[in-house]
Amino acid sequence: MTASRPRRPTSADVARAAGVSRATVSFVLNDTPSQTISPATREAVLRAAEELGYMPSPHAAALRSGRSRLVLTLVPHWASSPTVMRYLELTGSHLAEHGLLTATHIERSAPLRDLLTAVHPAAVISLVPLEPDESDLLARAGIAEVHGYIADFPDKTPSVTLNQQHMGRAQAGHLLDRGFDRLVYVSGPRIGHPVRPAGRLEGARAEAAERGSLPVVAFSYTDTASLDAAIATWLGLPGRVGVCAFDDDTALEVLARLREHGTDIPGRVGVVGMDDIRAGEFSEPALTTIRPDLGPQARAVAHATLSALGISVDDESPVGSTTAQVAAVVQRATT
Amino acid sequence: MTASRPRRPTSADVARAAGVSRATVSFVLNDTPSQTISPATREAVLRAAEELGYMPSPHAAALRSGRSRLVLTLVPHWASSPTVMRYLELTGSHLAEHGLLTATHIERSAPLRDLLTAVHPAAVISLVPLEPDESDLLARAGIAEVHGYIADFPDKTPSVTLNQQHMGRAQAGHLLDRGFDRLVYVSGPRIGHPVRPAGRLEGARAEAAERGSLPVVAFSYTDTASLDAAIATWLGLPGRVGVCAFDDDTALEVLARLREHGTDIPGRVGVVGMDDIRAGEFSEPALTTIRPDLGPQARAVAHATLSALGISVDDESPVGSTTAQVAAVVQRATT
DNA sequence: CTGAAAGCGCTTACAG
DNA sequence: CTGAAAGCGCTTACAG
Repeated sequence: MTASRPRRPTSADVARAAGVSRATVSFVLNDTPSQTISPATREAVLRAAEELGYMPSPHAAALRSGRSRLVLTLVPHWASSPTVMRYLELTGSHLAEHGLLTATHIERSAPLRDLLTAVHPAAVISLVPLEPDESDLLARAGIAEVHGYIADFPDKTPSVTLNQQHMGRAQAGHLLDRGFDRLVYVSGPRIGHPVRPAGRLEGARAEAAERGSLPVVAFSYTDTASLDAAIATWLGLPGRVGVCAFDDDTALEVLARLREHGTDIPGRVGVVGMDDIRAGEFSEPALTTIRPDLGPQARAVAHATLSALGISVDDESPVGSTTAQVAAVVQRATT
Repeated sequence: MTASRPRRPTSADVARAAGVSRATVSFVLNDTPSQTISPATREAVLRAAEELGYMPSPHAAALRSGRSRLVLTLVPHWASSPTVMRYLELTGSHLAEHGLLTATHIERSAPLRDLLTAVHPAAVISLVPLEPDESDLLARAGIAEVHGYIADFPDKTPSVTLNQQHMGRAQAGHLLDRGFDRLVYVSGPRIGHPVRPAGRLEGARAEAAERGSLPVVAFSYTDTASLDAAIATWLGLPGRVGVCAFDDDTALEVLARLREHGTDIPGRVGVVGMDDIRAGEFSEPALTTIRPDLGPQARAVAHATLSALGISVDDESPVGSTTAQVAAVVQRATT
């Protein structure tokens, strides 16, 4: 250990090595549009930067330019599904195409206020609504707040919300297609999880109404006893009962109870879940479900972020009311 | 919109309002240990900061002090389980107690190199090993690299790795307790997922050996046909077969095939999963599983991070070889 | 097309 | 106990 730890190279080092000024280094490395640089100079700067292993300091750049290229996504700790993960990944890819980098913060490990003393993003994407004081904080810090909600929340400000109705429509539509004429929508206890099935239920109802089918009845249970009570009600209904479950976990619980009751599935009752978790493939019977596609949502929220930051996008895809494919039916043995 | 957008207050504004210098503001707000501040001055600064809604600029602070208070965790996109999420949350809480804030980056949305142009953390925690060039990048940028692996990887550098052996031991131990005397370890195809069951298998073997039980046989399957072949082999074994599954999804798939074969569970074959996912509660029969506790791992990785950053911790809990409780048996109907 | 200079908002020796 | 001043590493008008 005789060699002293080498100081990290700065743009001044690159400038010296390339025989140019620091300004020129900055122009080359940032492709500053208002500047034209001779190919020879550009080449020299690039080579020097490469050889020195130069990495610009994000702190200095952000401090001087007054803008950051970081986008921070706030993720509630309960939102840990592969679907959400994929959503974050897709959003990150879209933003990366426009030079924005993404990081996420799992909420509750530290208050937003503290977080902002360590990192200062250009924008914050929230998957669920922020508290008013959190929004204030962002506004005061000059950080754009983008609403990229993954569920239904009452919200007056413009937001990109995953199309819950579309998902409910997909469930109801499939059951109707398969000849189930009495539709019920069932949701269970959502532990530490504020997502409400309102949008999906609405979508299922709209689908049933448009097809002239019987109205969809909503059930929510809190424990096995109340689920059993709900099931008894369904089994009292005439015709073939189609169960839209809020998610696959709920569907699997319903299925377990229906098995217990000895119900004929899918003869008497059909069940369709939501999410396409792996376990659905191995249930008895194997669960039919909907695989949501968060691609359009990711695109929309990336758009919203870019526009909030004043970055123009040539892509013509509209933000908000996307009518794109957002869900695919995965049919197995329960329908 | 007549009022011009107010400039974000700086420490100079606070100093002016409090009638002190900027240095004093910094001393008060950072509780600089080498400085003693009169209560009156302290009070005045705090009040002024509060009234102005002052938030210090992380960029300026980091640039000047040369250190950041941000820790970035790199998460592979396939690691989306509630368990991992909880691990991130716990690690974040521990670090927050020492003034460090955490963010995570879902890998693959952008290369690490690009990410580091937008954010400059003090340390990076990796849940899986980094590429050599990524490690180089961190070293050159002066960013500490902490290995907080969630699985077994060959790794020569010091790292905190989730105790996989302990988990395998818990599975084998439970099956042995329940009277299953022929143990097998089964793992399925891990889609885009480099985690290998080596450590868990080893743990199961060690447990069986210590108890003087028959050696544990390892199976890995790639599709239904090869799983069925494996099952046929097990069913040819004498005695009661105990199946340790790599995770609950695998266990549920095994269970589905065993049902198909009409196997008596848990009479002839017992199955224990790993993870305690919700769906395990609703399988036929309901799945016995192991709930891993990542608390000790989170504590250890937080320790490792603090020590890499030269932050002393009074807490006496040792890093590395934790013998703490890291898994709990959740017994249901398959054992 | 290129360079000298100012300044972003902090922290930290240093002098009082 | 407090303040004046330097400087972290960039970017960006501005002058040439």
